[in-house]
Amino acid sequence: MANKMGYLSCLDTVKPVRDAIDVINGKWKLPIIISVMTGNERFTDIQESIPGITPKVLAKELKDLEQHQLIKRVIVDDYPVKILYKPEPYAHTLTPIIDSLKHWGLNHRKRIFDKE
Amino acid sequence: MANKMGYLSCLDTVKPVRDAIDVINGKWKLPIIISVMTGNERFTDIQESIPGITPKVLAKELKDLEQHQLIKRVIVDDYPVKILYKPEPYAHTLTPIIDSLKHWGLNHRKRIFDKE
DNA sequence: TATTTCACTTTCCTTTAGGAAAGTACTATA
DNA sequence: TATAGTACTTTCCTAAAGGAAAGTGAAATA
Repeated sequence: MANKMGYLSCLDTVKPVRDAIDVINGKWKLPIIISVMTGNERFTDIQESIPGITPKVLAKELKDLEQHQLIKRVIVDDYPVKILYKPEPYAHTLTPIIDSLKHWGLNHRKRIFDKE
Repeated sequence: MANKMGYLSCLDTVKPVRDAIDVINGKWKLPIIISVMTGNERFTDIQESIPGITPKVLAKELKDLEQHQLIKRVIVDDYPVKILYKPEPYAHTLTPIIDSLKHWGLNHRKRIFDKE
């Protein structure tokens, strides 16, 4: 009694992929990380660099990303006080994911254009 | 008058990444593709290979994936009729994305374990 | 003094995702 | 005849995501 399983196990891949998806889920997390890694540091700059994002969503997602230690919120005590968002080193480990998605997205758009 | 933009443009990356995310969004699409690419072909096999998925969600996601031509639904006219889900060649173009997510997820789990 | 900028928050609302449980129509097997 | 398997669908529900619009408080600028 061991093998009543009629299917092929794929948990070795499914589990870590789901762990990753759980961190970067939703429409906005990767765009925000991309914007911050590009060098946008101010709230309004990030907001303007990502078409369609609202301040409410941006504020919420920035908090999530901070908790996952992908970005940090820096308070600069000049007058006036400035708030800067900077990528943590850990954010850069997402580069291969971003690159593969970018590459696939570019190709996908080409594919759809070509057939229609 | 051209440059009133105080932020850095990152649309070159953000747009294709969002195109990709729009196709593989949600918790379940990549797990299902992984299961089908692993060789699971029957509805119940796919369902059992992905812990937590319900038949309702699986049915809906399979339809979405078919529309994007990532899998195909094959009706085999034996008695009884069998229904098989097979990966389309296009599904294999997702491999770099899956690999990068898997790798990142594995590392992420290690990172969390190590610090706690 | 009035307006603008910055970094948000608040309120209200709609949509989408997802889960639990049961049902269904067909066929196969004991 | 009774049970089990296959591939779903249906109903009901909650939670989370997301959008639109306005507001806020402090400080800078005109």
